[in-house]
Amino acid sequence: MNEKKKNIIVTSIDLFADKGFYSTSIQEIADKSGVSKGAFYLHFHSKDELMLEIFKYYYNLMQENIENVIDEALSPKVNFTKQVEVQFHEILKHKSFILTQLKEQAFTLNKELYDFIRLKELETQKWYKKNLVSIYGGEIEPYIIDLQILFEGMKNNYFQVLIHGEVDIQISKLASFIVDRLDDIVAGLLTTKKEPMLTQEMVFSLFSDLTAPEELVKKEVMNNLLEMQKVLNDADFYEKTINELQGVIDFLISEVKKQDSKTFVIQGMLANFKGMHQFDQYRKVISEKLGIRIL
Amino acid sequence: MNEKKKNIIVTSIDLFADKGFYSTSIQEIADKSGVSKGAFYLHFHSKDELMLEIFKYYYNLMQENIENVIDEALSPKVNFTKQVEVQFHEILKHKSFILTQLKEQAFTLNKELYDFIRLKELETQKWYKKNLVSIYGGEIEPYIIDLQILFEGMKNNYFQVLIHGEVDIQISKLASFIVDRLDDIVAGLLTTKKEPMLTQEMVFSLFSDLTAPEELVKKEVMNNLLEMQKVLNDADFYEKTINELQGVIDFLISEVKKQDSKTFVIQGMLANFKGMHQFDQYRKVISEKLGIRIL
Amino acid sequence: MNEKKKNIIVTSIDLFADKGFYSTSIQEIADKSGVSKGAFYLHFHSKDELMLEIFKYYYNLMQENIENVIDEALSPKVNFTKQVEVQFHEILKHKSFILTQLKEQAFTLNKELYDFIRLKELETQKWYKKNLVSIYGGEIEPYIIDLQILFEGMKNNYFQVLIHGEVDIQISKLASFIVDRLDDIVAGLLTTKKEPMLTQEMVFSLFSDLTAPEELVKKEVMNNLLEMQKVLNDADFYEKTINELQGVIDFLISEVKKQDSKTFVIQGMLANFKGMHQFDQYRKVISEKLGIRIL
Amino acid sequence: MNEKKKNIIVTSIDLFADKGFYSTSIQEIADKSGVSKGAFYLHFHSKDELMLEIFKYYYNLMQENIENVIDEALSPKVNFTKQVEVQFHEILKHKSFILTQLKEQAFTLNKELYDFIRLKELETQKWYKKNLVSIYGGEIEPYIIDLQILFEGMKNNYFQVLIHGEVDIQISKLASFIVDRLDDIVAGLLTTKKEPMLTQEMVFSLFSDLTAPEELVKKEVMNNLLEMQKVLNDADFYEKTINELQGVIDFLISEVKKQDSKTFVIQGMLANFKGMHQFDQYRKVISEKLGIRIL
DNA sequence: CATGAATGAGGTTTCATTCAT
DNA sequence: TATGAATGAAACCTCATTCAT
Repeated sequence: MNEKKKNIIVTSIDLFADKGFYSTSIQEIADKSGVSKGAFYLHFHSKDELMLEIFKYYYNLMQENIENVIDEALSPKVNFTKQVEVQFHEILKHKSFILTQLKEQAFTLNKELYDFIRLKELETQKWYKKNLVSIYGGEIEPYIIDLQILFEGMKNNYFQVLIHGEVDIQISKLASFIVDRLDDIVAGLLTTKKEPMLTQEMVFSLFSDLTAPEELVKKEVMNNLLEMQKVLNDADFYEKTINELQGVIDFLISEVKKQDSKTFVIQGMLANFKGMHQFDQYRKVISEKLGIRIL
Repeated sequence: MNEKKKNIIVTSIDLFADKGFYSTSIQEIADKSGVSKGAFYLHFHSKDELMLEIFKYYYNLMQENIENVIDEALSPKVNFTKQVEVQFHEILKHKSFILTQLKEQAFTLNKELYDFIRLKELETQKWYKKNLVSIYGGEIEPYIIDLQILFEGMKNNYFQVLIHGEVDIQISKLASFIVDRLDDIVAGLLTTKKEPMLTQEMVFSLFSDLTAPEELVKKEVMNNLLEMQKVLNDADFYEKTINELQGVIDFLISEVKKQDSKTFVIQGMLANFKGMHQFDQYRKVISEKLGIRIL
Repeated sequence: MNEKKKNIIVTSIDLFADKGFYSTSIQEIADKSGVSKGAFYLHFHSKDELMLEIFKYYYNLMQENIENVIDEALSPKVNFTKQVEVQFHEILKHKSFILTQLKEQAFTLNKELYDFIRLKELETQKWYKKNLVSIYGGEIEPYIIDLQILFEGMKNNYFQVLIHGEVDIQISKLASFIVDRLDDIVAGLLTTKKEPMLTQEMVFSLFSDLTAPEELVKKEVMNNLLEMQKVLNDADFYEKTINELQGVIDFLISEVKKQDSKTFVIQGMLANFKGMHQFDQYRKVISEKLGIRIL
Repeated sequence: MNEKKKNIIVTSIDLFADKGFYSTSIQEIADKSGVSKGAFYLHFHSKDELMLEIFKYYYNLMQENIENVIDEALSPKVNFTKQVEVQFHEILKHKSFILTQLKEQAFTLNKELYDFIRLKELETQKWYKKNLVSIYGGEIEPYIIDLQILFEGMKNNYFQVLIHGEVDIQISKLASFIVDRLDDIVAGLLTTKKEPMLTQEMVFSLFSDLTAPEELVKKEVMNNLLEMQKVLNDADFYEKTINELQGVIDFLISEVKKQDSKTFVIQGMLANFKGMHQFDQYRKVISEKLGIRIL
């Protein structure tokens, strides 16, 4: 992303956290970002769009960092704990971005942002499911939603403390502390066999109103493809290879554009980039978004 | 409180929850409350003050309901659970008052509101301490802050679900469910004897900047006394009694006004209302606020 | 005049002088006058009308006091000086009513007030003419307007000082001091025989636009007649006399109402009240207003 | 000054004169000035500030014109008369700026404006003193305050006539007419040797509450220095000279900023600009403000 | 690409005036 | 006659957004 745009995003995160979305003026954002008010509008069409971009930026950053920390050699629980720890660190680094706070405020903004957040919540659910099952085994499946809610609640509340207060908490310990609490809870649940509060079915219905979540996914995949396009242009391949890959990308783009694009087609076409490290990242990201395997 | 004023408060809670504080105009509030814009300002001096009043109203209501549900005959845990359940019910009843959302937004507002919330947080801490110790015994004292954070996190996150979603949760079960999770956590903590994340000392420093919390307490006590005054005026006592009690109230008011009012003086004077059930509530509330015993 | 009404007038004079017409709210006026906002409107139809009434009240008061101080036995100059002194005293007594200030502000108000002030200016001119001629003789007639402007300027500027400042001026001396300055000026003018700046003709044209000043005069005379009516009702005459005088008043009223009422008719009819001291004041006032002799 | 800003000032002077400060809305000012409401606030932070700027603008203009008319070759009285004449002309030119009206209304406005006017009154006093003494000699010193009040009163009252009325006065004659009246008064005073009404000591006490008038003076001097800075930037000097003068300005600025800046230091440093006509005006103005000689 | 002056809709708040009681 | 709650027009001011330069 454009360096200046990133700068505006990072600066406005601070400002929004400090004074709230409505109490922060574009003028202030521009001033503190070292750009003119006019320039701001070169990067964002509106204040609302800035908000959307902030979320995109933030979620991507989080996701990236969380994934980077995974070490397949280690146990699921250790990995999960490390990922939680990263989240705490990340929060502290930006300190300012009070996820939960902004999320609530954001809900009153435009629909696009609303849907984006919902989408991310869906992804987060998958992430929890994957992790929780691999840590605690399949028998906790019925409790997955409750565990997620309980865990996120505990985690977010510590976030709040970290953000507001000047308390001196050792984050490395904090992450494992709350994961241990999750252990406690899982132990309790499996022992007592109480019925869950929320089932996956109940929750999915919450997202049913999410109009065409695929549309949003597609939009993002499209962006990934366009970035691949750029990478290809800058890459130092044989002309023949370039032409070939160009064809692949074009095909992918047209496939994604289709009303009823087939994931297995995309899955296959992406395999064409195997062995070209420049595209590894994209293959991974796209695969995850579409829920397909990397061939 | 004035019926119309209450109506405005209730209506604006809905609106703020729907569209946020800044996106809701006074005009809308007035329209939906069935009063004119001018009438709004008869009840509130500003939009900010409305916000403050909303919080006061909400916290008072909560507190009242929570206290009413206590049944000394039952176990501490059952009482605690019932109180949590009441909170869930209350949340659902107003549905609209999204605790966290408003709380966070409020931080960008004026200092008076900020301080009010801080004060209530302090009171909440005491409430947790009292309950947790009586449920789990003195040995969990070191973990009290952590338990509060963990529990509130879990609880709030279920709040969110309740508020946003159309999920069909049985609240009566929910309360005991999350209290059971607290059981799990306590069990885990007491078993592993892990060191706490946050101690009471660390947290108290967070409130040290709270300028003269006593001032706020005094203000509230003063209001209680004024209400007692009214009750006295309406009460059906012998004239002699009235005059006597009038003197007591006058004395109390002047004592509270003093720079260095002595709590034991107030404690003693309040005893004068013993046996007059009309004032029981006030004696209790004031005693709690000032941290004194009811004689 | 109604006691309460007078009270409102006096109070609002203070307030207007303090904070200006627009910065003083009806609420303040009502509060400080010890009446309700509603009651205010029982006495005045609008804030503007209050202003008008203030002027009427003030000018009448001034005029009355000024006239009361006249002692025919003394020289014209001494009488003039005494009248000026009374004005200073009056100003200081109300301190608040800053004639010039309010006059200017008033010009932006409604036409009725504007015309009223113009009318009073006309009367003031006559007053100056009468006094100046009797003090300095007919030869200063050409300078009368200039002398009035010069003198009022000097006088008003000392008013300002008296009002604003905490200066310790002996008013008794001040009046004669500025009249002495008038002496100086007259002496200078008569010596140098410089041509006047403004003539009476030039100035009269200024008032030509004053739409039907007679209308205003008539209105006031009508009020005087109505007051006479009241006096008659309360008077302790023989019934026959009462009936007779009633007829006179009715006749006068209908005459005044006429488009082209003849002053000599009024002059004659007023003579019917000769010897009845209760009506002396009215005969005088009306005669002056219409510029007729008292028979 | 910015052309557009000046335009707003001039336009609003008219409007305020017409309808008064409070009855003129920003919308009207904007409309008549040919700018948008928003643009108004680019130039002025508030309506009050506009008022302040109007006064500054007007007083500066007056002062400048008054000073420009001075011809050292002529007698003090002739110069004084010419200056008075300029004031009349200026009044007529703006016609609209009704000195007294605005002055009085202003007193209900904010403190900054109030102080500004007081400061200017102080300066005006000095101006009268200087002129009167040089015209009439030292022996009138005891009467200076009285003479000022008397003269301003006469002058202002003719202002009123000029502003309101459509009277056809020859201003050139008017100025010498009222100065002649001053002659009359002085002659009278010196002959009768009456004691003065007001002494300078009595009056100075009126300004004692004026908090740190030097602060205001300093602020103005600082503005002058900043303007000199600009002039220097645009001037066509040798680089060496520029650097030197830059140093002088910097030094002056830091000296003025000091709590106890010494006037003689400023006096000396200003001499550095001798012979550079671009700065003559500034040297003069600053010297007058600080009451120092031009070396 | 970059600027910042300009716009004007829309927000909060005040207050003269009315009117049911 | 007296009250004061209620009204709503109109004021001041802010700020997201545009656009000529």
